[in-house]
Amino acid sequence: MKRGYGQYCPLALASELLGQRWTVLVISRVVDGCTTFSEIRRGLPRISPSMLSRRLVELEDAGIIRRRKRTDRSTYTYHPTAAGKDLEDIIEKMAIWGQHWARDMSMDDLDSAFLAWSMHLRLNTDAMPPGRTVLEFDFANPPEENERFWLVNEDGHVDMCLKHPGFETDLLVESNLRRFVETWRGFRDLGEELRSGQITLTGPRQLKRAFPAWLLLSTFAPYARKRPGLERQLAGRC
Amino acid sequence: MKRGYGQYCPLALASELLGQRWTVLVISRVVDGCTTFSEIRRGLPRISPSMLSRRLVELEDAGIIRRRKRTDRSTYTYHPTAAGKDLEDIIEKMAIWGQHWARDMSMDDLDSAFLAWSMHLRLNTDAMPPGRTVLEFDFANPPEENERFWLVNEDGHVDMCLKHPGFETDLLVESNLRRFVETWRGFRDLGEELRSGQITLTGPRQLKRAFPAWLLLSTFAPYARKRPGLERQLAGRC
DNA sequence: CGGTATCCCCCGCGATACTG
DNA sequence: CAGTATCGCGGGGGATACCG
Repeated sequence: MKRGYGQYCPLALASELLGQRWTVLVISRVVDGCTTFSEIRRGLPRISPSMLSRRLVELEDAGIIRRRKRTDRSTYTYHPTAAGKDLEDIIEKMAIWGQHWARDMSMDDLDSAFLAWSMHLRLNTDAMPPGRTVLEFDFANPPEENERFWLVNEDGHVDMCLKHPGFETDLLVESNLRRFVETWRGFRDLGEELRSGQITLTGPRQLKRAFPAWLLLSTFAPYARKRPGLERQLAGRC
Repeated sequence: MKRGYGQYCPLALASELLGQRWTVLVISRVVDGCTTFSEIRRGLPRISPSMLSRRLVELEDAGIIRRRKRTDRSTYTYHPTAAGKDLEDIIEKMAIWGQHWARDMSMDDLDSAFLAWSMHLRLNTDAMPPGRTVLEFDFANPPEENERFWLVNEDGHVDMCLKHPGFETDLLVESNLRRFVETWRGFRDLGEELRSGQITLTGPRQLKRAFPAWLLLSTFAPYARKRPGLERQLAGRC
């Protein structure tokens, strides 16, 4: 009775599981193809290892994921079961709902590690030069200090680095963090931001020119905001 | 940072709200047409009034419901906003997922007050005699004592009574509570249960004969269980 | 009856340390 | 690095009383 609702109602039984903190986010990562502990963790920068561990156990018990022993080490990979895959559609719809209607972002939601993770999955490497390209991002987030990270494309494989990758930067991107996230989420127009100097690029002219085509933006950027408020106005303008 | 996830990710922003205890259940009731505090509460027998009150405030702040002052008294009615209605589909899918995959029912989930509430909404009054019909349900739920309630159909309007309604019972239904709930949820076949005497009827022959047509069963009964386990086997048999 | 305020307990969660 | 155990705290949530 602690966690449950004292109802046999299928919605209550589902909520009992999906309502736990972090649970849907963990499922989302696994369903989206993260298979290792670290991979999942990278997609959820603020989860603690103990929390992730607990949730993975619960989700396995609930039949939503399956853990497979790796052959090499004494470690696992995680995979969605049929029950887990059946949640994919629900989770996507929840995210779309969030894009449409959820509260505006607070300062604390502007996590650059998460932005780095998002972007490294949504870089249009086909449009990028062959070989290695190193993008450096430098975001002002007052009153905090600046946040930097690097995305390294190497022939179609993108690595994210929160520390200097040891390669020379090819293109430097600078912006206010909030402003950039608003752009990433589809609330502002990238071209407009570049033209007005809210986002600045430093590097060879041809990379600067090509850059807008590299950013695929958030998966949910196409869904226009419906909630009244600042971001609504922005969405209206674009 | 307390409730949030420190991510601007729309799924995280949505989860922050929908992941709170009781929240989706409250939304579900409002979206399904409960408009008053008591009505919502009747559909969530174990919620405390303070919890319901808090959630209603939160949901209003989040723009998911709107409260309207009633003209007569100093009290409100609750209605879903556009944002709330946009959750209807998600919630229904969650419930279907629950029917397919959620854990088996425990003793504690067998709340007869909730069963009464479910049934009073799903009685096929068109198939019932005109005028008043009083159904009495008497459920054994060992080792607890028996649970009784009454459903009173009065020309198409069904009232649920957890105490004796003051009318004579027209048809008495007796069963083991778990068994009946399994039937209600679609895991067992009603005709089979009646034939085998697991559910017994007492009353005029013609009411007994008509009874199976009165029960519309749970909205989710048509969705066959996919989860391995007891109920899966039952579902397979039907 | 409809709804809120208060209180307090308990356990969910996060930090941290630890182990293979 | 991959994952688990421990521990202490904070606040979410339930009971209850209360007010209109």
